[in-house]
Order: sequence, then C-alpha cells, then structure tokens
Amino acid sequence: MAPRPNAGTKGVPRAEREQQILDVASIAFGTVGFAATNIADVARDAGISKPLIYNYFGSKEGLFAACLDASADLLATEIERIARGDAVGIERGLLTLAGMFEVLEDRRHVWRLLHDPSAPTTGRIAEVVRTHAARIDKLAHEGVHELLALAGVDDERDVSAMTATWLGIVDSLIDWWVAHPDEDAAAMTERASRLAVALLSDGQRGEA
Amino acid sequence: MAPRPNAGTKGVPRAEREQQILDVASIAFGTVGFAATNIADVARDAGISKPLIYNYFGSKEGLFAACLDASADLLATEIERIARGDAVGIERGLLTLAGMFEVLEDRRHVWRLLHDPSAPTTGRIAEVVRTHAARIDKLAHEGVHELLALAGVDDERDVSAMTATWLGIVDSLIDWWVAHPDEDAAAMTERASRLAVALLSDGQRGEA
DNA sequence: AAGATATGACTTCTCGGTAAGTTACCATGT
DNA sequence: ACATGGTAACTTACCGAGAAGTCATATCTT
Repeated sequence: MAPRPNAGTKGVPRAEREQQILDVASIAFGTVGFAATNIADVARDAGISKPLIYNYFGSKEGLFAACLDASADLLATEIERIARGDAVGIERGLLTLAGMFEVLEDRRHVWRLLHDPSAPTTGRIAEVVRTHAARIDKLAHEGVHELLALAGVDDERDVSAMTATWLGIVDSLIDWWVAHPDEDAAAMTERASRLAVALLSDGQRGEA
Repeated sequence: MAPRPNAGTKGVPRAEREQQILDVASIAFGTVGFAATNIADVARDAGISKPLIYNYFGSKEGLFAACLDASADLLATEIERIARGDAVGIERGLLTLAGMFEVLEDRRHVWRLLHDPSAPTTGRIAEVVRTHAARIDKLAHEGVHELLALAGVDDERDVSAMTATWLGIVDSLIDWWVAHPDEDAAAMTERASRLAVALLSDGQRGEA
C-alpha cells in the first residue's frame, strides 16, 4: 500500500476539533443557509477532511443541529433571565437586545440558523429548531403583548404581527453587526438605545 | 416510435405560460430560497415539464432573475414615487409600507428574493439583485436619514444600522403577511399604522 | 410546410455519505 | 527499557442519489 502522507492523528483532541468545526460550520450555515452550504468546503476551511466531520457529527443535519445546540440554549436562557426581571415595554426590549449581543458576541451568525428557510422541515433539525425558536418566540410574544397592552392595543393579530416585527428588528441588527465586525456588544447595545430614543423622540410624535 | 401522449402544444401562448411558471417559481424561491428550490418540482407544480422552463428561461438562474425582473421594478418605482412626495419621518415610512403592500398584494414572496442568502453571488443573478436592492436601499437610507435627522441623530453608522432595521421591519411584516393570506393590503396598512401609533404612544415614553 | 408549443429519456456533474486503511499515542506486562 | 496491542485521530479514494441541464422528437396552429 502506498503511504498516505497526511493520514494519522495530529494530536488535536476531539472536543477542541469539534469546536473548530462548529465555528466554521456556523458561519457557513448562517451566511448562505443550510441548503447552500457545502460540507467539503467546511472541512477545507476547518483544515481537516470531510470524513472527520461525519465521524464527529454523523451527517450534515447533525452538524447543523450541533451548531444550534451549542448556542441556542445559552441564548434562550439569557432571554428568559431578562424576562424574569421587572423591565417592561421598550426597556425590556433594549435589555433583551443587550443580553443577546452579549451572548452572541463570538457567535453572531448562530442567530440566523433559527430562521433558515432552506433547512429541512422534518427530522431532527426541524425538531431542534422548533424547540429553540418556540422558546424564544414565546418570550418575545409575552414582551410584545405587555408592550402593546401599555398602549391599549389588545388585538391578537396585532400582537402576532408586532412580535414578528420585533424578531425582525433583532434579526436585522444582528445582521448589521455581522457586517460590522469591529463593533463590540457594548457598542451595539448603546447604538440600539440611541436609535430607540431617537425614534420615540418628540420629533416623531403626532405624525403617524 | 411509440407515441408520446402528452407531447405537443396545449394551446397556451408563451406569455401566459411564462407567467404561470413565474408565479410558481416565485413562491418556491421566496419560500425556501434559491439553493433549496428544485426546478423539477417547479415544473410539476406549474403543470408542465422541465424542458419547457429551460426553453423559456434558459437556466435556474435565468428563472430566478426573471422572477425578480417581473416585480422588483414595479416595487422600486412605487417607493420612488412616494419618496418624491413631501412626507417625512414615520409618516413617510407608513406611506411607503402602504405602497409596498399594494404592489406586492399578488406577489408577496417576491420581496424575499431580494435578500436570499442562498442565491449566487456572481453572475447575472447577483447583478440583477444588486441593481434592484441598491435602488431600494438608497431610498430607505434617504428616508431613515431624514427621520433620524429630525431627532438630532447624524452618525452615519447609526443611520446605516437604522436603515437595516427598517428593511428588517418591512421584511418581517411581509413575512407575516405571507403567513396570513386572508389579510389584504389595506388591512396590512391599517395594522402597520396602528402598531406605529401604539409604539409611539405616551405609554412608551421616558422608559428608554 | 413551418414554426411555436410541448415532452420523455438521457447525460453530466455536484455533493452527501462511506469503506478501508494510516499514523500517533498510551497503557500494560515482562 | 522495550515490545505489544488497543484506541483515538485522521485521510484517500470511492459510491450513489439526485438535480441541473440537453436532445431528439411529437403535436398543434396557420
């Protein structure tokens, strides 16, 4: 048999290697989505071979699910923590954003995995996504319900639409953040506050 | 040769057939994205065969580009029309939304084609997407710049982040609309106004 | 006859996934 | 000290499904 010059262990322990792979994969999945992500590319970018990924994660779906599992729980837990606080309305929203920026600081793209339309709608991925997304949606809905109640709006469809909008706002701020890597979590938090204040300032009143 | 029972014309003129295909394809691309869309499925759903699609649109990319071309121009033109009006701030935003709901009434999913991360980033698609997206982004940026100026915010990054957020708001409202097909454009417009008023109401002030 | 509308069957190629083997490390017995 | 064997970390080379894209041909209208 011909020798295989690159075979054999490189002495990197599994846990560490898995993390490297997850980092690269999260970026790929988060950037172009599940369907457009190529496992061979992920392997190349992670500096290892394709079978190692399959050895560690089983399948493309398994890899995607692992990316989510590694972070989504942290995220939901943080949001729940803030929900237990006594902030309401816009204040709660801004606090939540701050918490999310903190948690996502080094894994910004993970957020997008929760809303990847090209991800499978059946099987393990769907289940994992649904679980995490439902947890977050529930909290968002609760917060928005509170916020709208303060303004005298109670229609369930209004709350539903506003919840979707709130999640969309989070989406876009995180997307913007991904596009501006020099910004840190604290700066994003300040920026978000500044924009909220500007929107609610006297200049905007009475025009709607 | 054995006869091919389904071959031959069905008497549907090209223009009409193209529109049928575009309708089906827009939904597919808009729902699951470019990469996850299967041309054979599109053909089946449109009630015709795959080669006809290739005959009319040349390639998967050509089909995607045609979906955009058929609608994005209408959309940008409408937004430009509103931008030429004298509305500013939130008011301009709401008017723009109303115009978009009107234009998108029967082609709601098209909006998502403009932000499909799984679409190719080179070639004709990229060019078409960039052209249309740039046109809309420019108007959004302009409107947001105006709005923030009213509140005394001038930082370019703030404007940039707020523009992204605004587009995200539009995104999510349209997504919500897609998920609630019974709602018509007028109802969406009213809903958006109601939510804007609620957000800017006294109940929310002084908390940020 | 010509040209537009249409399709079944095919080719080609990408990409998820796998089989089988290679190298390094480490524990144990002598 | 050093063979021995077990295990973890790794790769090359390949397979097969399925999807993009094509070809040759058929049917309808004028």
